[in-house]
Amino acid sequence: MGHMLNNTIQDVLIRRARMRGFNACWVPGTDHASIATEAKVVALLKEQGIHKADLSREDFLKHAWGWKEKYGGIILEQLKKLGASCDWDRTSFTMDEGMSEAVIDTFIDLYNKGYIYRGVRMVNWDPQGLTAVSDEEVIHKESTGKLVYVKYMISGTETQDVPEFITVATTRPETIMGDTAVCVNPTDERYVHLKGKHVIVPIVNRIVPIIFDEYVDAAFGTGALKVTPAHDINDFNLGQKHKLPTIDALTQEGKISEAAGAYVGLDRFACRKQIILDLTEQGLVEKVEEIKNKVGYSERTNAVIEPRLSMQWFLKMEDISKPALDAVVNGDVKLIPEKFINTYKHWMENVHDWCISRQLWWGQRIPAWYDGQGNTVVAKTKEEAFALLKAKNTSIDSNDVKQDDDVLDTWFSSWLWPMTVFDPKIITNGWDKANEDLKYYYPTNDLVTAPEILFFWVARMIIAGKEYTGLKPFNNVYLTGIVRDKQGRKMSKSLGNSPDPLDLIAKYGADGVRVGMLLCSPAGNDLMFDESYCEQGRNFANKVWNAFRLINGFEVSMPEALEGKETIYQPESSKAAITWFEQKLSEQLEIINDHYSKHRMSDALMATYKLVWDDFCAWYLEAIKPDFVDGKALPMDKSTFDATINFLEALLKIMHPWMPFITEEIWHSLKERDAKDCIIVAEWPTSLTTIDKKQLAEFEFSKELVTMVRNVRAQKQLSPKEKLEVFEKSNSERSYFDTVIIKLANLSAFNYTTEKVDGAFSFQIETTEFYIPLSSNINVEEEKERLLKELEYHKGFLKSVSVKLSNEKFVANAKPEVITVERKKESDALSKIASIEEQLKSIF
RNA sequence: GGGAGAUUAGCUCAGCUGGUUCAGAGCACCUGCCUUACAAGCAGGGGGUCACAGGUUCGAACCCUGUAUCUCCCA
Repeated sequence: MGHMLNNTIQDVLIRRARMRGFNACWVPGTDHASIATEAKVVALLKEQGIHKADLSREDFLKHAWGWKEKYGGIILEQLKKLGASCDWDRTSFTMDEGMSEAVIDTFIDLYNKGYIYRGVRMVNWDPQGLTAVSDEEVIHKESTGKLVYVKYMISGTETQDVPEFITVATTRPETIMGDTAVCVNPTDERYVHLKGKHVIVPIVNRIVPIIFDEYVDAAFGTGALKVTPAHDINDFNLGQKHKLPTIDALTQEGKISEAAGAYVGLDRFACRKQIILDLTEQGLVEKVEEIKNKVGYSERTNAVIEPRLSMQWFLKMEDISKPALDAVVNGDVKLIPEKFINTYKHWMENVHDWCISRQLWWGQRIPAWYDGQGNTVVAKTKEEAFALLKAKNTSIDSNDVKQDDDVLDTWFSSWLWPMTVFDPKIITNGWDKANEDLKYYYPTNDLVTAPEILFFWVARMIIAGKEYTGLKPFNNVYLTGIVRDKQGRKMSKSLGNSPDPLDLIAKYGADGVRVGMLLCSPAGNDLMFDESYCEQGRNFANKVWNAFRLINGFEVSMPEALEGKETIYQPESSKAAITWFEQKLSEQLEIINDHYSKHRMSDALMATYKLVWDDFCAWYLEAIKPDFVDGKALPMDKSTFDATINFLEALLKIMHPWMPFITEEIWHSLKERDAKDCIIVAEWPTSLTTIDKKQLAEFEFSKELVTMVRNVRAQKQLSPKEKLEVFEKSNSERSYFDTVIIKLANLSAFNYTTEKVDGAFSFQIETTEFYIPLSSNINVEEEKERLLKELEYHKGFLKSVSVKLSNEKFVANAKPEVITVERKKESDALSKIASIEEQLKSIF
């Protein structure tokens, strides 16, 4: 579902940009998702009884490509169903020939610049995927673990009657065999006497030193820490500092290794249980506590991550990432919403070197070559590598040249995306020789993506862009929310709580799904997705279709012989409604444009929704709809019909980014058009240069009056068909919208009077009084009660305003506009009270 | 452990620089209507102590402090 949201937003942006006359280009594509894909392919082969280990690299890759051909296009097909208006001819894949070559070129270039190095480092090891994963691919989850207090005997005290022990607390007793020291804080008085002493590691009886380091927190556990440099990053750092040996007690599958010297071959978790039992038996367990700790899991395989020492390739991040940090901090690249700037900044300022090698086959193979004698070179081809190695090792035979087995992290290819989709040669050619496409489209305008890959992808694209073009890759990064279900869980295929987008489209239509997704997606906030939003989207599409049916069915009074001349006059009410809606459309269009400019998508959609449903359908169309006489609709005058068609066309355009299918359909059903006259390339409407706010306000007033009359009907149980008469108490006559009021409220007449109308039902809007003479008698008691209630309300209001105005400090400090408004409120309230009191008097 | 953000109607969210009776929208809900575009609809209606406690101010949903709860990111 994340894809659906993401791509709907992109499509809305691209369609609107296209309509505004921009050369809008949206490049679709996919990455090769090395870990996930390889895991899928391995599993698939296993079902067929084939083991990866039995296959050659080439054969395995054939299977992987087969899998990619079969499943890789699914998402793109879903996008087409959703109506994504991509530039499909440009569809790209991170393992396309050109893109792959660019990845290799990038590696070589960065290596030559000294950014890439190879080294033994502590990496996050996925014992199931059998590969290192980056820090960002580790998900930390809280879990309950056991903190085991294990007693280590002080060496040399074993012959004493009462041997001396030091107790260490550990959550990972299975790594005891890898211990090469015990560490305490030098200021911890409990242990100062142990300076220079050694302890005996249980199980393996190894004698290791007690070391002192500030790193240890004296308050945690016993204040003593077992140091296992091979299995914990902090221990590793301690080991480096104190020059401790490293014993790797685990295999890459997460089993106990030969080097451990005990429990060899046992699974790490089974070993943890067994070792606690054995130590307890030996009397070496002081106690066991339950504690909450965070455990890292592989994002791809969900296996518990094992910190593991291994030889990996790294990219030095400190220098290369600096321009990318600046670009966001100084606003050159805008993050939307802005709250992500802090997160980004924090990450970029504390960036770690990026482990870019993966122990997989599916991906771009690292262009590093070895001679088996300890020499390493980086080169594009074996021949080049051979030549380079020859320089270091004259006795080398070409058969000795072996390429590194690992591939590069997928993000090491997708970070080039904004450049290489246009020009795969950019890495070697440089910006000055970039092709036309890249020069034209780069930097791109908008990137829409999920906040979870802000660092994986967004930050790195900025880094690569700055490095190879000197420019940012995009102006705006719109970060969508995460799609969650009603219980707040992230929607994912693995959890099985995600509806199939194609099913949703079948049920609600692509337009319905698009509208549904965006109705509930505030920028940057997660969205609690529920199918009912799609239902609302479908209902809206239905409403639009019905409005079209109505308009399409209008019979225009235009005998062919009289073309160009009216055969019937345009009703005043239609004329007034057209004047109003022209203003309303402009007003709302400006609001919608403003929402777009601020990337407030759901607000832009809701404004569109209300403009169409409320203003156009509920008010405008009702106002111009011809009357029925003898069961037949009267024909409509041509001026009104033409104006209505123009309005509908403008509205269709405004709706088009959200609902491309229905708007295109209606666009073509409305009239015969040229083959190229499609709404997808129609021009985005423009608004009037000046908007008559006064007139808009006047119409709002008229709407309120109509509503009041409808209320009276409901209260008095009068049929909507019974015509009523309304009087307005006023000195001036003729509001522009009287004819519309007469039509919509179904009045026999709308009159003005300077005198109160006796015995009529009365009400007020703002400070104006209205009367409706009713044939049936007014219930005096009911009326009195209603008026008294109103009176009470206005008196209360008056009081609060008067208090405010009599407060000297308020009058002295408040802005003059505010005081003026308060004064007006006061006088309005007074006049209302007076008129209600007068009415009350007349009832008695 | 460090950092970021949030808490407003049953649900999902707006609410800009403190100032209109400012507490708002959509959905859901309630009432009445199958009124020849639309019951996937029309007309009308109810509903919130703006998380809590203080403070600043003539004035606080909005600014400050603390508390609680939740979410996310990093270690």
